[in-house]
Amino acid sequence: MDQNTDDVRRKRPPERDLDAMDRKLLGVLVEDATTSYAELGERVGLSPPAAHERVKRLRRSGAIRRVSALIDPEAVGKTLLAFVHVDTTGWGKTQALLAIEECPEVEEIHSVAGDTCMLLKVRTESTHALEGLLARLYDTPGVKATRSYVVLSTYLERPVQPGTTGDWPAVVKG
Amino acid sequence: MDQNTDDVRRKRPPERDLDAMDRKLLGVLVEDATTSYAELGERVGLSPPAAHERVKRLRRSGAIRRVSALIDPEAVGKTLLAFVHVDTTGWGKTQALLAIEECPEVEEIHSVAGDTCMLLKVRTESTHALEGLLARLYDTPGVKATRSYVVLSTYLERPVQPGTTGDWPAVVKG
DNA sequence: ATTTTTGCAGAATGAAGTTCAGCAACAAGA
DNA sequence: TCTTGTTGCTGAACTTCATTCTGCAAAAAT
Repeated sequence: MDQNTDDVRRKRPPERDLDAMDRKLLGVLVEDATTSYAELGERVGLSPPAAHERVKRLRRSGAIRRVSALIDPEAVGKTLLAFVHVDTTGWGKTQALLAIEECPEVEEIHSVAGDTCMLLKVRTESTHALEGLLARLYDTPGVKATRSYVVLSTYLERPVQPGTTGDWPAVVKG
Repeated sequence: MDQNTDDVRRKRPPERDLDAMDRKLLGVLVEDATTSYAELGERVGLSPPAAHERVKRLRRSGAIRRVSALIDPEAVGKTLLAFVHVDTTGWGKTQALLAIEECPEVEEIHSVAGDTCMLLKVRTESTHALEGLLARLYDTPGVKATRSYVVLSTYLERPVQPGTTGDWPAVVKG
């Protein structure tokens, strides 16, 4: 048999939990995904083919979503970053979502708990362009109100890291 | 001569504005940075070495900040995502910043204009861990108040794209 | 204890990345 | 206008890396 006999696999089959070595590999690849398997293996204490095998598994399992070139927003003219809180009516929410997804300047859409409904991360080339986006938002049925937070400067911006952050002190068990 | 005779180079020397071909290359590399130069060239209409040359320039100029493996937060146990607004006193701000940067669960720190001072993007393994982080924040001198928006679900999450979004209609010139 | 599976090392193959030499288009200057 | 220098490209060469395969050893299951 080559595959699982029972093909009841979830969307992202964990296939096994990540061990310490997987995390080390991820750590290196997050920093620089162009690292050769030779160096990769050397860094974590594995032979090149072994490293290759594990990375392949990490890709298959979905732990590595994609390998991407991270580009400088300034270099492509996206000088303005803003977070936009959106309040939607009853549940024109789904409708609004579909419309917002079409906007190329929207990088992230989250549904949040708190005094607002949705949270957008948005990049534009200018304040004018942001105004344009907001205008489009207000024209979207289901959108009740928005509140924008324009970023003055970014102090930290790091990708998702592997490695556990640990639990807070005193966890009380039932 | 091999290098520039005048070594007066800025941090990120634009070295020339990006043309349409550069943007196309970036577009491909953002989607999949493992694309071979052969295919890369084919996609944009260039020979492999030419594509290589341009990509090398994009890296040197800083337009490509890094090539990174994007990892699934769920896969490494970071199941909770939250945005935290932080209000700081007078200007204990700098002090607070330094402390916050040390927290590994903080992915982004922005200084924003609006009814709050700083905006944090935070990933933790649990609500407990978030509570722990907030506790640490409150213990930080200079931190006056925080407001958290816990993400219920993420609908869109895309990396920085090249390509211009255009200007909003009617730009009134002086 | 035996069988099966899993993961790794080492060597071989194939396919990239990378460099080089030569050429064409363009810009600056005489 | 002709010259000179620069820039960016192609095609071929060379080198390095990715990838596959065989065999082995340790762990898991029976």
